[in-house]
Amino acid sequence: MNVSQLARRAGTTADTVRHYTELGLLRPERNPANGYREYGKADLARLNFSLQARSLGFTLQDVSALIAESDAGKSPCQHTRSLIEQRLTEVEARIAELTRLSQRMRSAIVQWASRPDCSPGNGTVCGLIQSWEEEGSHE
Amino acid sequence: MNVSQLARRAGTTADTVRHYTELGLLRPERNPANGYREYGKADLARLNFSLQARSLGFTLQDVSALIAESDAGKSPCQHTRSLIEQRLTEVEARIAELTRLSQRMRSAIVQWASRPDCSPGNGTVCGLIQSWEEEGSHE
DNA sequence: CTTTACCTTGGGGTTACCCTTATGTTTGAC
DNA sequence: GTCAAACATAAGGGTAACCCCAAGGTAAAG
Repeated sequence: MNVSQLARRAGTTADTVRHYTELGLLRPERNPANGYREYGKADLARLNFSLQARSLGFTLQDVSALIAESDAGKSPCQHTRSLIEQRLTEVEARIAELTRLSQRMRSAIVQWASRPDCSPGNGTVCGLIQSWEEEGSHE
Repeated sequence: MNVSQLARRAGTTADTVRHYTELGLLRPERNPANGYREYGKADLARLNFSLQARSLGFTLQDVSALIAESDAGKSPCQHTRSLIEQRLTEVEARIAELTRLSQRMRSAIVQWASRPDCSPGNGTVCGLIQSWEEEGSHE
């Protein structure tokens, strides 16, 4: 299998296959005739695993570590269980951060609705942005 | 003012000042004696503006466009109003995506709690991840 | 004059890919 | 058989918004 064939079988792109190969998640041989990468069925299994793990929030570094453990003959499941807890905590933190941001943005939009556009060239860039202040920020 | 002095006055890091300078948001002169960047008070104003805009969800590209408009003598406020709507839509989409991800992750954690660790070396990498299936995914 | 502390610069790294350029290969018409 | 169209490949650069590092410059104290 070459890059595109493997990608199609796994439902992903050739670029993703090449990227995962760079990271060492896939280990093709090289066709001596043309230098093309040649993948085997173990690569297809690892690719499917990697895509599934990605869709569950694991990073490619996580995937790499899990594959290494599996290659070393150890069961990666305990590591899998602890990693997903970590990643979930991070995702929740990110959601909270973005939620606060979206609230600030909506608050700014409301504040700005009753303000006129600024006139340019008086030492400021945009009067709207520069006049914005967080609700409840002043004491 | 050199890099660190400007950064301190604006409450940010020297690296951020250098980064914004690379992008053209700040325009220091160079001290001929030592090659150091020398910033003026217009740079401080632009830096404060940029940081405020960032905290409201604008990208640095947005900031750059708004500064350019202001420099050209136009009021950037109309553009500001439309840009923040766009960015808010994107932030909300990202929140929705991460929320779906976190639900998948929690669902996997629950599913896995009642499964044993897999044994290694039977053609799979991690039995937990590979056995996971979306709730309601089969028809 | 030297130690110490702080400052500067440019360049590389981060995440998970996507895109481009220049080349290579296969397929079909003729 | 050959010529072109259509498709594939490789390597390297780009993305966002910084952070980190090594190597070296500089200012103040002793």
